[in-house]
Amino acid sequence: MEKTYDPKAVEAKIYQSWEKGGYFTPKITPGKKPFTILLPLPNANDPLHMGHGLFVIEDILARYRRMLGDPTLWLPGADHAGIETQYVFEKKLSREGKSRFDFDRKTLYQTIFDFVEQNRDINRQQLKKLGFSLDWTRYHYSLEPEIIKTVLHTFRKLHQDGLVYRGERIVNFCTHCGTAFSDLEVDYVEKNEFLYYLNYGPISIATTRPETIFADVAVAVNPKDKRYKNLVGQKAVIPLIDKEISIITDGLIDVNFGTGALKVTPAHDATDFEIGQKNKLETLVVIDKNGRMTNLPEKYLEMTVSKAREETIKDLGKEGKLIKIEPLRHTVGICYRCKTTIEPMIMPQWFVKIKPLAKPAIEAVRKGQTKIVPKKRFEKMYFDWMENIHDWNISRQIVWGPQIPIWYCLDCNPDILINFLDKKGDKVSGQYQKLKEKYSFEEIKNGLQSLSAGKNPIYSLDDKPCRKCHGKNILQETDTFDTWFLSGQWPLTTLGYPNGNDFKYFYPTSVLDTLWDILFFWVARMMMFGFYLAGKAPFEVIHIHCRVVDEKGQKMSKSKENVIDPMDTVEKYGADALRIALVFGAAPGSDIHIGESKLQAMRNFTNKLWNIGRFILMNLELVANQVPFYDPKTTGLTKEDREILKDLALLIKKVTSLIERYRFDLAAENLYQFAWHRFADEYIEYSKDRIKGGDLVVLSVLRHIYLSLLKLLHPFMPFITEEIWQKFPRENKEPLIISPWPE
RNA sequence: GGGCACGUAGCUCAGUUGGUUAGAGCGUUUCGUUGACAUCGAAAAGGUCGGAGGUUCGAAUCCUCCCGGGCCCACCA
Repeated sequence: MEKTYDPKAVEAKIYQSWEKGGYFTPKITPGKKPFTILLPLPNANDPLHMGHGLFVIEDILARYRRMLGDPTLWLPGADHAGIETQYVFEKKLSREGKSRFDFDRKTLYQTIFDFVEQNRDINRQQLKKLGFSLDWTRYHYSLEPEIIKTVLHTFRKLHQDGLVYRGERIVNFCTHCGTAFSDLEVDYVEKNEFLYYLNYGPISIATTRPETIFADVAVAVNPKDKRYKNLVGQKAVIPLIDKEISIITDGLIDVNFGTGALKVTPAHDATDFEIGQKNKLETLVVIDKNGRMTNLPEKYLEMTVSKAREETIKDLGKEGKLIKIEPLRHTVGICYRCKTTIEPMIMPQWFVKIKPLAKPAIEAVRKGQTKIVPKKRFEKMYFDWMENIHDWNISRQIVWGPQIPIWYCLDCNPDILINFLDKKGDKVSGQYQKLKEKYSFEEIKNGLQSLSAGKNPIYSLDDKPCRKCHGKNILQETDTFDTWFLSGQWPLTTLGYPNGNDFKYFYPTSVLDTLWDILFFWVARMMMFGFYLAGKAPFEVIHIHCRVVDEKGQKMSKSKENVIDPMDTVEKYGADALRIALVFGAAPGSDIHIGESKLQAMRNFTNKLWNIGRFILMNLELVANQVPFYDPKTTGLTKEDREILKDLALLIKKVTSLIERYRFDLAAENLYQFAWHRFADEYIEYSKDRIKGGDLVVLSVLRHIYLSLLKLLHPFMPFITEEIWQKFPRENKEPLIISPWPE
């Protein structure tokens, strides 16, 4: 053995030998309960970051259960990641001086597809470098035809059950990304803005958005507000356009904010929308999908929102309608992806009625059929969210993803808005009834970019000729599914729901391990789909792991320049050192700090382990391997021998129970302590004299303890333990990965 | 605005149902060690367990209040 451990000489070779041996692929054994984990699918297009390193927790579980003899499946995959990927791709386009509007949707989709294909193998190779014992024969990609087929089937089933509807509601719209988002995809930041007090005739209002006054349809006050009692039912006047609107009451109004009177703009604010719905107010739209002003006095037409605000204020001032301006610190919704301020907008979209789906998913956790670990903090988060869940907007106005399987007959829906590139490649927009005078259906279809149907369109769930008019001018909805609509069905689609053998054997899976940040996005949705489609929760345990931060406790981010690339770390210290660094000291639910000093310490531990092996092996060879294998009945044991054997038995018990309880941090710490300080510092030092005296019993104990230790450490540090294991003369000739867990 | 955890050695954190001198890693200091390992060993320094009060034979651990930063949720215009 070399004097120091060299991971580079070992890791690739060992991984290949595992793959070749087929150890990652479980044998379906009827009657024997399998152990199954689904890898939280990384984005197909992205290389791994340090957070993905925490998949090591899943690998520890998988390797442990495999050694216990369970048919163990850890299933890998990759996600097309709709918005994320399209965003990255558009940035690339813009560097090339192009934009998504230069392509028809078919071409754009195919180009993104090819782009992702080029990168899809990268993170697969990286997962292998980290030593993850994933069953690559069952690798899945979210855009595989079989997966999409199941997803579309789910949509139809939801539709049939009355759980999908087209709703015109206020949605979170990003004018930069050009798409609506679900509530979860909106981030909030505090901003210093201004509160403008405006004269609305008999009443004054306060607003942060004077540019939307043209879309006001009422002024609302709290019914309990005595100041305005006499004014309710009377008319207020919108300045600049002198339009009369009613003064109404609503309990949502805060008496203490501003003047206690709110201008109601249902089309551009969520609260106002709600008030509008209750009071059956009309909705006036003054901001379009590009973030430009529309439907208002000509002067402001086509202005950006911020420009319009500036101008409106100037004009209000001139007319003497601006009473005062106060600075205001408040929270503003921004696009989680590009940070553009979210515009609440009225838009018809496809929604899933979620309450009926949430109900069994709540019950399952409440009854303990699915356990969340650590329970205390995250169960509450789960309940809070699930019990207050809002209908799920699944429409995304992007191309990267499967289109929603809805088809519109253009002749029956002549008001459909269409964007397309004509034969010459010029962009054309308009309602179909106008477009059809100039362009053939074929030309529109070939150059189609997007369409948007109205609130109550006539539609069909297939592309057959129109049932009503028998016309063949049919176009599919261009909205695509929210990515989580697909990944939410991952436990079903990857296992071959409803009839696949894998599904029958491996569903429900055992553990789902993830960071809390996608608990709602992903885990909650999988729970709901699991019940809806399979009638059973998709997992028995949801394990929430901690977040990786840098040495100082800061979140790793490019802008802070504190990102540590897991692959650089593997290169420098070896995969085993990184793996154990990611669990050592990582308390449940808290952050895990990763930095050079910790990685070095863990690298030192791998080397220590190596040298313990080297010492024992050298001494075994000195006596020409004449050492008998340890046996509980071995005679001639000293007091020290019996003590260390007792401590080993204790360690085995402890580590086993800690793994079962998801306390990998404590398991690692115990192993570290035992190996380095109890075994190496004390027992090995003690053994030296006996070895010199030709004592074979002590060598037999040394080897026994060490081989047991290798087994216990294998889930954490698979490469080095496997490598040393195979160098040792031993009774069990199998590779370590499938050796039985010590008892 | 509502909620959830947290505050233990210079730094990062353990401390399971309250029970003998409160632990680990890294860092610091001293000493040692040329045949497993300098990516080593031995030892030491360093904590009135955020603060105050309470329950108890006994509190880092349970209760109340205060201080400090963290996170999640929410329609404050």
